[in-house]
Amino acid sequence: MKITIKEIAKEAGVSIATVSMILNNKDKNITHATRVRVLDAVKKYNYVPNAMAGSLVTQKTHIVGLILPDITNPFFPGIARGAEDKANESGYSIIFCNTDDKLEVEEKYIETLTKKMADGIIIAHSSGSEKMSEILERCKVPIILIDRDFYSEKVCGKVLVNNLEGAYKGVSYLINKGYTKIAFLSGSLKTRTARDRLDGYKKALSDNGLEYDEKLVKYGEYKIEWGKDGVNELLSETRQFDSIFCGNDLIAIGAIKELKKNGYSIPGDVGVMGFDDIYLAGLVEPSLTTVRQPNYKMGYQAMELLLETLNDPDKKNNNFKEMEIITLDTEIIERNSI
Amino acid sequence: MKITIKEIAKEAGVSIATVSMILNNKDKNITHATRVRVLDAVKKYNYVPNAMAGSLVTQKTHIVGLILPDITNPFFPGIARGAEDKANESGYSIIFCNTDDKLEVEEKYIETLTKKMADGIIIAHSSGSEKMSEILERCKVPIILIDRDFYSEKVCGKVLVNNLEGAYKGVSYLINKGYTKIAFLSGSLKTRTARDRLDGYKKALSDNGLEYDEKLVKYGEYKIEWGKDGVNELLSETRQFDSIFCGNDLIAIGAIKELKKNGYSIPGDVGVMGFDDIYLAGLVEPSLTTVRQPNYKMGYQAMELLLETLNDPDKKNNNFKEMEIITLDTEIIERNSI
DNA sequence: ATAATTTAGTTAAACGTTTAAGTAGGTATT
DNA sequence: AATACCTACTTAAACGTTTAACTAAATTAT
Repeated sequence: MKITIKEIAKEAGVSIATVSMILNNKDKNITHATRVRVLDAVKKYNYVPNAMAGSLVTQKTHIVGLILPDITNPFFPGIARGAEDKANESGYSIIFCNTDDKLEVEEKYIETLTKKMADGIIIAHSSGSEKMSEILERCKVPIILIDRDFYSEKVCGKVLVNNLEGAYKGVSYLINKGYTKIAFLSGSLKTRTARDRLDGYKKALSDNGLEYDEKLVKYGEYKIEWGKDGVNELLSETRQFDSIFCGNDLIAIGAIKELKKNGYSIPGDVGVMGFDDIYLAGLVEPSLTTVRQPNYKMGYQAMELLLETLNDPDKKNNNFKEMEIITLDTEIIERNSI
Repeated sequence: MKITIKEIAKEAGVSIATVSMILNNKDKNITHATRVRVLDAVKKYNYVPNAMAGSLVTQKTHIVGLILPDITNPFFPGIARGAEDKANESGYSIIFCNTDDKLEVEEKYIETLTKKMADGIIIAHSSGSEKMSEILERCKVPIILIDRDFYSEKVCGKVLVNNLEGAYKGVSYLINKGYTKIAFLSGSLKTRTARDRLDGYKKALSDNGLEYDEKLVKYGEYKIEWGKDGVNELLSETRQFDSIFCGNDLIAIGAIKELKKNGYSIPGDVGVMGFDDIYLAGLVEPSLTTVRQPNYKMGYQAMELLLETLNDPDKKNNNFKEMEIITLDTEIIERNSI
């Protein structure tokens, strides 16, 4: 037989209200004897309260959604882990979702999470389309944006990385090391991160008196394959370069592979710099000098921000006037590709 | 105002039962006109049913727990993704949990999942201790074991990898390539996987007329550091070896790094073989020949098995007499470290 | 001694669904 | 013409909690 609060109440000879109060630490006015009787009954029957039933009345599930493009992409496990750790510390659980950066999947997940009454959502969304705006607007629970920025009144917080400054630092580092012909294998300009990093790249060049040469900048996907293809594009053109700043580590790894294949030594002939500092970065040959994003911290802080919002009574009524934006700084990790 | 099924019923001029039936496709006996009225009301108010409330009566949340040691370990994201994909296809959501292989954390998560009324649980558990047995026994929902075996009556299914055969295949491959002095950097014998792989290693040797030399076998952790340390142990002893079979890819990567550091060329001087085929394996230098575990498939099939159990009326009453065990085969991935 | 307050509970409504059982009118069957 | 069976719904109970409002007894204050 399934045992509920009723059985416990009967066993202990009290009302279910008393049991509920004791189990929720609202038991100032309960005698020690009663408490012991109830707790004994709980143990005897190995009773575990049904949180869903409680949620129905409290309107809180202590479940939050975490929507990411793909946990299989080495960039995301750190974020997931950070978010999960914080959630767990605070008694929350995470429902996690992979979207493959597809808008319709994001939409579906947000609806599912709404149905299942998630208390809030953290999302690394795909795009800044009009549709995205609508979807966010329609969502009834607090939303935190992570990693990818997007303007929306509805959003109640953001945890971002200072991509412009990261790229600026990275390229400045290259310049300090004496490189002057710095190519850039960027991700797609459709992404905000790529645009910001491009701006950082340009700014670093101009602040250091170097000229921006659009022939040295190529756009592709944040993947190893693009690193290879990008290098080939660069090599097939006449333009000289002594180093490559890459949109992320995967591109950098692909670039290194292809450069080596073509007989170039790294960093001897060409310096290569990555972005992200994924787990791989320290293990490839040569190990990758890169701009680290504080992955774990990003996840952790996003969850922290969400939980603050959930527990702040002022914000209860979707009254998110003062959206909080946390911008985390990057850090240069010096290894052997420069 | 929060809108519920009542508002929809009122708007459409029907009872809430009718709305519920229409929304759950139990609407054989509903006229087209009524259906349209209801659906219009749903759209007008942008109504999303509260799944928790439904769960209370159906006793199904369509939520399952996925308990893994650490999503940050490159071995696990594939499993998580496979499980999530299958769950998503079938209208289920995953709550995911990282245990760092700590028994007390596993216990806590299982309780949380029970409270939140997960319909079932998939777990890659830490150990085969007595305590684990108790914990599983106490858990009221179907449990699937993944990756790590453990005997328990309570468990209703397992998805495992044939580690013995995997190691056998791997070592046989080495032998076929002409290696005869094959060292083994194993994981800890506390883990079942390590014991199985050791058995496979021994069997491959004896089946091929090679002698088992315990001096060539070293035990450590499934980590890069152990790969380095293990190589140093091997080198510091007089015993000769022409190749190393490694307990997993991380060990292999560490081993390769350390061998190169000591001036050995791979695979020229020493062949190195891994186990797992994590994402990294194809990217290190030289790329790693390894025994692939079908990660994604493991997660996918574990979820498949769980959902079958959940939807099989015979198994409803915890009547899991015929536990299903799926053993997946490994596959040699030929790269350049052999 | 009486009133006011505190203590230690209980009662009952509420949360938002699903679903078994009921019903009224219409159609088909004998 | 009476009976059975559909059709298209409605009614009301149930799921397992939480919590506001109530109460009876004990204690304290006046």
